Amino acid sequence: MKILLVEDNTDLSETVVNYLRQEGYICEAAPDFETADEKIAIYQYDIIVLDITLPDGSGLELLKRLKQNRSEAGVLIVSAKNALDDKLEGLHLGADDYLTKPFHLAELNARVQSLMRRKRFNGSNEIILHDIRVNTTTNQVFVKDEEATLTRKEYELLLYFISNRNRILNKESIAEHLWGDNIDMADSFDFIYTHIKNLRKKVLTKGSRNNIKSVYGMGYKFTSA
Amino acid sequence: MKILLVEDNTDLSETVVNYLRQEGYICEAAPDFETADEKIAIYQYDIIVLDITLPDGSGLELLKRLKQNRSEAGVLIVSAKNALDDKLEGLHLGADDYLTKPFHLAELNARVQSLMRRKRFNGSNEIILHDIRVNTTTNQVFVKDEEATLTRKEYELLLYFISNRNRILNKESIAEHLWGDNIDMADSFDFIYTHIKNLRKKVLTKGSRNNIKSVYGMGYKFTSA
DNA sequence: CCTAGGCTTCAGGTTTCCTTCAGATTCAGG
DNA sequence: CCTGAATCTGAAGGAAACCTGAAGCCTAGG
Repeated sequence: MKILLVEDNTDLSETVVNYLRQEGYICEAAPDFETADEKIAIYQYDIIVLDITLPDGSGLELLKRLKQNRSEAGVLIVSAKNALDDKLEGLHLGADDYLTKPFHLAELNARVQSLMRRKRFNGSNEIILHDIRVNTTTNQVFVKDEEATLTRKEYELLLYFISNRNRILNKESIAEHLWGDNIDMADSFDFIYTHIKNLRKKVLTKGSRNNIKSVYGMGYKFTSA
Repeated sequence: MKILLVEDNTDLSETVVNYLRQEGYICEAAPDFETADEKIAIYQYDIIVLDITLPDGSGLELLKRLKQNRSEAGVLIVSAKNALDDKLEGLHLGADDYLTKPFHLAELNARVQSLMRRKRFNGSNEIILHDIRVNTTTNQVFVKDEEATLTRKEYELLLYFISNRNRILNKESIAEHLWGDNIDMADSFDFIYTHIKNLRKKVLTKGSRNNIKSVYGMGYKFTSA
């Protein structure tokens, strides 16, 4: 689950990013409008937390653009307490939820979670693919009704595969999605081999209709048929 | 046992909060409708003590919303002596008990206790999970029919685990539930290690079906099977 | 003022996970 | 069939999370 936080106050930004990472999300921050724009153009986020009182131009502009480009990301806008107009306009422009400053981190988390559910998996918190069942609230994974204990990276990887099933994912995009922007694209991504291996061992059973195929020179493809 | 007091008179509010904390509850206050709403959205309370004569909109609105959202919290409404209409409407809307102002703190305590019994554990004041038995009236805990003397934090922790069994609770949410909103999220929560350790030592016996598992990087999970 | 108990901090040791790496295996193209 | 590149695998090092006992601090009750 990948989140972009757009916030100019660096102190606050750092706190929130740390908190969200602690909660198991992959989280990045953009201090201004321009940076946010660039990042969104390049990367794929599940949720964008957007402070609409940015210094370099209204955040509402960014929101409008997002919706015009039919971005699939959920948008949670944040603003000062009494900016009711912003709230109304934001929701009208297609924001998915609204939060007033100051807010508790736990509240942010609650909203992010509910947004995840609504956006990503049609409101359900359970994904069932034949003999694999994932509960996205408790982070539990069951294989043939037996619980599989995945590590954090394995769990993120599985979720990334599931939401991109039948699509070929190359190592670069996997690395980018699981490790965010603190990864050097010049690196080799050999460690992905290991994660794939471990994930396969844990969630793929003999004779299952689910599979993680390797496509030589291209990447991996999760299929469920 | 966590209580939210919704009351605009700050003097009264402070008195009651102090009293309830004295009695061993984890208690927070909300001075108005909006704050209460936010807190309820974030945190999980066992009981909400609700003054229905709030300045910013009727408390009955809040009550109605609570019941619509199938909140599990018990609701104890408070209002001026002769507002009989409020009483009737309140109970009709699903409040669990009613108290007239002014009231004695001891009376409030009695109602809260009886509400605890009725709401939280299906009317029983005893929770039995194999070899662990908790009496929520006397705050006694028995392990294999021998009384275990828990400290306040340990007791609250156990109750929090019991009412969220099979769910992963991370350190942040535990801290928030046990220490309320006067905790800094930037802190490390190392002291939780100690409380977990002590609780395990006191309530988990060898070969018991109850367990407090640690989930690396995620939190803790109480299981009873 | 003194004491006891509970809460928190701290240092060290242990466990778990992530990453690296070397050797083995598979693959595509010639 | 040969060759180099990509992928797989198990093992091992290092980092982060977790556990533990002991020591300090703080508060309530005497």
